[in-house]
Amino acid sequence: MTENAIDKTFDPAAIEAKWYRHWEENGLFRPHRPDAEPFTIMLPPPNVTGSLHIGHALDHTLMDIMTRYERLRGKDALFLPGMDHAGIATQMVVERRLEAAGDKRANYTREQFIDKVWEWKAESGGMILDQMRRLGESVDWSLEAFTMSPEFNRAVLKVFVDLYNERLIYRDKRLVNWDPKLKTAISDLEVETREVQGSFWSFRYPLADGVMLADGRDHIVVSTTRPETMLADMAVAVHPDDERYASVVGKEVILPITGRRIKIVEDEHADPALGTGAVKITPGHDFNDFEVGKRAGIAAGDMLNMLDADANVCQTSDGLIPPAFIGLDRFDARKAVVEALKASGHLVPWTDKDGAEHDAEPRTIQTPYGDRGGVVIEPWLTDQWYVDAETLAQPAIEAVRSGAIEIVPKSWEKTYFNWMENIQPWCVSRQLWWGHRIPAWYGPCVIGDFDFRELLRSKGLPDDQRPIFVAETFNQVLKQLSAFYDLPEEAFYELDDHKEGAYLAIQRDSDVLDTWFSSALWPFGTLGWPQSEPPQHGEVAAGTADGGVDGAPDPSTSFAGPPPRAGEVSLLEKHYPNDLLVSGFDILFFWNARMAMQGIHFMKDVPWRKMYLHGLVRAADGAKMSKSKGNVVDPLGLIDQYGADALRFFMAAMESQGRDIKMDDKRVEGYRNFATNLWNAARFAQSNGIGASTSLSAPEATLAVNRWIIGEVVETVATLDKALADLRFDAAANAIYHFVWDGFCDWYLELIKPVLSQPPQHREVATGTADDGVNGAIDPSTSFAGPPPPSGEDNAADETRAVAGWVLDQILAMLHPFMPFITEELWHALGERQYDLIVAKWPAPKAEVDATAKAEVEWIIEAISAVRSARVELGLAPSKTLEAWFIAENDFGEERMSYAATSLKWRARLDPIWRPMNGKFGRPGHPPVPEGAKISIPLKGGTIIIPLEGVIDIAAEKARLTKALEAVSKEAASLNGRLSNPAFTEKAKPEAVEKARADFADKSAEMERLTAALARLG
RNA sequence: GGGCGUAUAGCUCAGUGGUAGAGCACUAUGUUGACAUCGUAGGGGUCGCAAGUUCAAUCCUUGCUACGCCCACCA
Repeated sequence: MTENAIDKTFDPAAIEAKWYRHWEENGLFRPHRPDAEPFTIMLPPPNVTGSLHIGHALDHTLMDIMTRYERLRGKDALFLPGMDHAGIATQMVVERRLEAAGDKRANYTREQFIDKVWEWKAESGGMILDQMRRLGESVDWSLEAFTMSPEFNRAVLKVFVDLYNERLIYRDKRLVNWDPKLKTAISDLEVETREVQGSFWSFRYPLADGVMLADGRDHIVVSTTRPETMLADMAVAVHPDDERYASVVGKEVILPITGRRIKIVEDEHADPALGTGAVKITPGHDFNDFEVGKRAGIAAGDMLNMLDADANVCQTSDGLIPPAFIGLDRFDARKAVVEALKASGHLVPWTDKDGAEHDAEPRTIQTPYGDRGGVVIEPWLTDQWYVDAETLAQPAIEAVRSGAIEIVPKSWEKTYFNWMENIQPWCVSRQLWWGHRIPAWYGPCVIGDFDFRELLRSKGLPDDQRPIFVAETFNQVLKQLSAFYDLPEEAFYELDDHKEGAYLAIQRDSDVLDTWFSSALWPFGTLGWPQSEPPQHGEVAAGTADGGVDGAPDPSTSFAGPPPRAGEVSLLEKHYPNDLLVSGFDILFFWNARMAMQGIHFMKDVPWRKMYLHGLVRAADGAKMSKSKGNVVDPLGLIDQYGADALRFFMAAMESQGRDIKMDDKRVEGYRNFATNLWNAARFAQSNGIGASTSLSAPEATLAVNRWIIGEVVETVATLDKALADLRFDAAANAIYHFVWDGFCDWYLELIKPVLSQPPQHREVATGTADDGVNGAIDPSTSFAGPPPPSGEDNAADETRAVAGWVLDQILAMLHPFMPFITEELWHALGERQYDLIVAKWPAPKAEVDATAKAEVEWIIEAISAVRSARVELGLAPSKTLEAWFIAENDFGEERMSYAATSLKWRARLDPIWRPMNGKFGRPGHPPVPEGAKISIPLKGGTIIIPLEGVIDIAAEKARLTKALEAVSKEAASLNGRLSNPAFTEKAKPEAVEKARADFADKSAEMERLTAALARLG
């Protein structure tokens, strides 16, 4: 045996760091298994700014459980880690650091600032990766990826260029969600709607040219929650069927303040039932109005814009805004406009129900806010890059419909379809510095001594428009330029990088891409794509590229990376598609859906076979955790307190599908206790000569208790396999938990103690000493160990040690995915091993459940429980050993009787069981059950009788039996009722009827036993 | 307005068309051979409400109520 004695107390901190280092240093997170079936999970890249929070602890644990499980099952399991550059979030962090130092971004050039971000990343970024080690995540660190790495950047550029050439990315002028604080466009998904208390104002817009409404009024009343936008109003819309305004359609009103004449147009958008039925239209500052404006024939380029990037009022192109308003903040402008209209008599007051007049009606307004900047979003007219998400979404929808991607839980499918089917163009350009710079260049912008307009005219292009050139590198752009303008490449230079002798400045787009645009490539960008792109692909970009106005793209858009070595399958080929994606549902649209779109488009296959969505981890009171609420639970604190294994087990046990998890420290503590219990069980095993098993398959066993526990292992493995296949982490955790605690610790170890207490080879002596009861001689064959083994040699204890050691090994393996640290520690403590548990083998018992042994042991468990229960209810001292008789109804067999005898003696303090000499199984020399008061404990197949000459309260025993009888009678009556109902016996499934009959027979027998017991009391 | 989810023991949650389960909490009890971070026994639920389907409903259907989330929209 090992000299590595297990410490008396289990201290998680003492073993965790040690084993993590051991695994990592020995490359055990991804052992070389070139021929093994792959299993792949990508870690959703956490923000480089981030630290490990409780939500990470959840989904990282789930992923690591699956990875460790599949590794144990022999697969080439890859769990790939990495980080996301998190454009906006990271830039904000770095800017905040500058500000804290009295500095600001504007003091630096773009390049300098980006260098600062990289510096910051090197210094404090990646903290989360070390925290992941604390949780025990078995990721392949050698493949750690970063969405801003040069390799990843190449993937991003290629995707952009290819999509552009396929016309799936385009530049467009339209309204975007503009964040005036961050001064960048954001996508629809990054806008969150908040309810805000606001006001609803009404204004008179005078009709021009003396036109009147049907009712004789000379003005139209419009209402708005955003009065300031009236400075850029371009129309008033009324419903085509609205007769109130039919006479003025096509006429004009004169806007107060600016005096702009604007048209009254017909549009379905105007709802006659709302307000006055007339709507002011500001196409440059409202999404609905934009559409109305376009329908009214106003081109995007002609729409008036009255706000600058900071959302301060600026002059419109027609110059009609009075100087007093220019430069006002949008909210100040709102007040100023209301004041001005009120002063000029154009404000229509609102009358409340008490008849009092107010400037405006108070209203709750759904207001869009930027999820990062936290300020009100401004719809703003700009040029941005858009992805044709609708086209990309179609195959991604189909993939889920066809089952190529399975969404778990299934209930999320509808949400996925609903979003995908209504998907809008995705704005991917961001006016930031930190991110993947868009690989687009605009035609010559500096004339110098050369009139580039001549060139444009010669190409038949409008000379006020700069053509766009898109390619992965500037060198490729140079080729495009040269061909397009029919000039040597030397004629051009990039604006930021003046070149001697060149005279045409080409400017690169200054925007970067949405972070999610790059993280959408995670399932393949991390595996070496595009360098190791599968050969059948790569034709698409060049094949469909047709240049157009933007110039011919370079056909060789893919980089020539090193091909995989001969005979070796590339990482990409082996690990794409990934097997499983695990993420919170909160990023289903942001990330998962876009991975599906990009993965299918570029790899011609789904990014993963299964998408598992889990819920949120909430605070104990059910509230969402947030820094502002101060109710954030730090997973590292929980690890410090209870150990990583306990936290992991908690996460698994709480993860049932489709529900959020509420934090519960007591439960984490409970799993720490569970680990302690296992620790102590192993310690017990060790001190009893139980150690490492030598075989993967179950040892040969003859004793019922051993055959039973082997069967329990078989069942537990099956339950675990099923649960993990279904991604039911709670079911898996509960199965192993109950097997270890109830099955193994509470029953098996207790039941084998009598066997282990007998020194091997000295059975006769042992039997003699065990027989210390008042009754003297006990038949040797009644000992627990059962019949003599075939060889006649006593090996009951040896067999039991072998089985116990084997079961313990199976437990360690089954529990390892959930509790990697303690299991690895015990694995080594229990014996010399050829390999570490992390790369050991998942249980393969090669055994079956022995129904006979199972029934036997379960009967004993039931008997022990019944005796204990009776003893407690009757207030008998637990330590007092009682003598008892067992009246059997059937032939139990010698073996089984002796089995039960020892077990009851050890576990229920019942010593020993005598059988009545008048019964079928009686034996000469055994005295009859004494007269007088007795406790009767009915069991299936017989009754245990404990004589207690005046020791117990007969009334109490009577009450106990009566209560039991009542309970059984009730059940029997219910069964009988069902059985006597012809409808049941005729229509119910035969199995159900069969079972009801059997149950009824059981209950009836039990009733008889109880009745007899009561009679015995007199 | 559309969609989704949840309602089961004091708490947090599993679960099944055929007599309702776990963990914690609670009560009683125990220093016996790994473990008091433990053992043993126990109390506690008309499974949100109503109707329907069925021989049988906590489970299936419909409606209702309450709570939560997502999407869209409210000039």
